[in-house]
Amino acid sequence: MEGNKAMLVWEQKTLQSELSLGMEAAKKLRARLSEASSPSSSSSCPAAETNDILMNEILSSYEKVLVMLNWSSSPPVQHIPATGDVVPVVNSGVVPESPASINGSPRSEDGGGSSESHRQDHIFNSRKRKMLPKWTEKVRISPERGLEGPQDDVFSWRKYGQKDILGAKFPRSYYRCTHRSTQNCWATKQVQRSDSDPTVFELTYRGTHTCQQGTPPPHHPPPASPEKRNTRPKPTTTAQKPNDILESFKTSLTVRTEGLDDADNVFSFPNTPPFYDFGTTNDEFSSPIFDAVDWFNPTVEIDTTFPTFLPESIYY
DNA sequence: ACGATTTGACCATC
DNA sequence: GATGGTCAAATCGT
Repeated sequence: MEGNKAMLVWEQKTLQSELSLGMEAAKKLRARLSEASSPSSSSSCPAAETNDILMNEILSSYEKVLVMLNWSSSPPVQHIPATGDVVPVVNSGVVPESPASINGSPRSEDGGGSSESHRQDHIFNSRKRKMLPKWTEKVRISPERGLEGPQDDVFSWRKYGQKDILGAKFPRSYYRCTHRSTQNCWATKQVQRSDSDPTVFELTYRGTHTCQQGTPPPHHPPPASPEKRNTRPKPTTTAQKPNDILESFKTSLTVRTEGLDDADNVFSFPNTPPFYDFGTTNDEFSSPIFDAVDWFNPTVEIDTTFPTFLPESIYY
């Protein structure tokens, strides 16, 4: 393990220095371009504008990759690409090939195709995936404050597995981006409830979103109505267990969001409110984890500022 | 019918 | 061989 770690650190350093060089070169190029275009040009020179746009995109990409490289060694908060930027591929600095190029073409995992080739894809991808940037967040459930911790996950996640982990009281849940097949987005997420403190959930992200929802519009229009807010990235699980509490979540989320009208906070609340089954019967027979993990579905993360609606019973 | 979740099985890694 | 991560068929919910 240590060897791998050292190797990763080395790779990261190398990548960082290479990217820094590239970024410097791009900056110089931008300076030269602006020099070349400014004397004779009027403000409406389309070529110069295009150059500038391109340069900004290049620089922006470099910056993002560098930021992502830092993620893999330290636990940052989930970072949404800078507003206004178009980021078609964000993993190029970490993975030898971007997710998009791993497969060559987007392919529905559930689609046909020989299982053999599929297996090969799987093996290939799993190797590459291990090199994706990875970081962890911890989130605490607090009876007074709802959820605490970094919570700006606005993405739609789809659960693809759950596993009992050795030495852990609670199973680990595995999620991937809902848009994996449609947009070739390879972001994944693991949710592990803490052993020592059941009110704490450890969220491990791997890879960054390359899907559209990863590049939310700089300003999205205020919701027409609270209920309509649900329409953006299609929530994966919202429809699973609608109930009154869920609805009250939606409403409160909206109210909250309206108060945070800047681009950074607008997405603080996922469209998918938490669902939990305490309303159902036989809860007393549920395992200690009962639906806590489900309840803490990543599609569902709540902002720290979220008012408390969570009844005591779901905390344990 | 369609999409999401569940869960046993498979595979890679250690 | 044990473990973690993922797949995919079955199932569920809308």
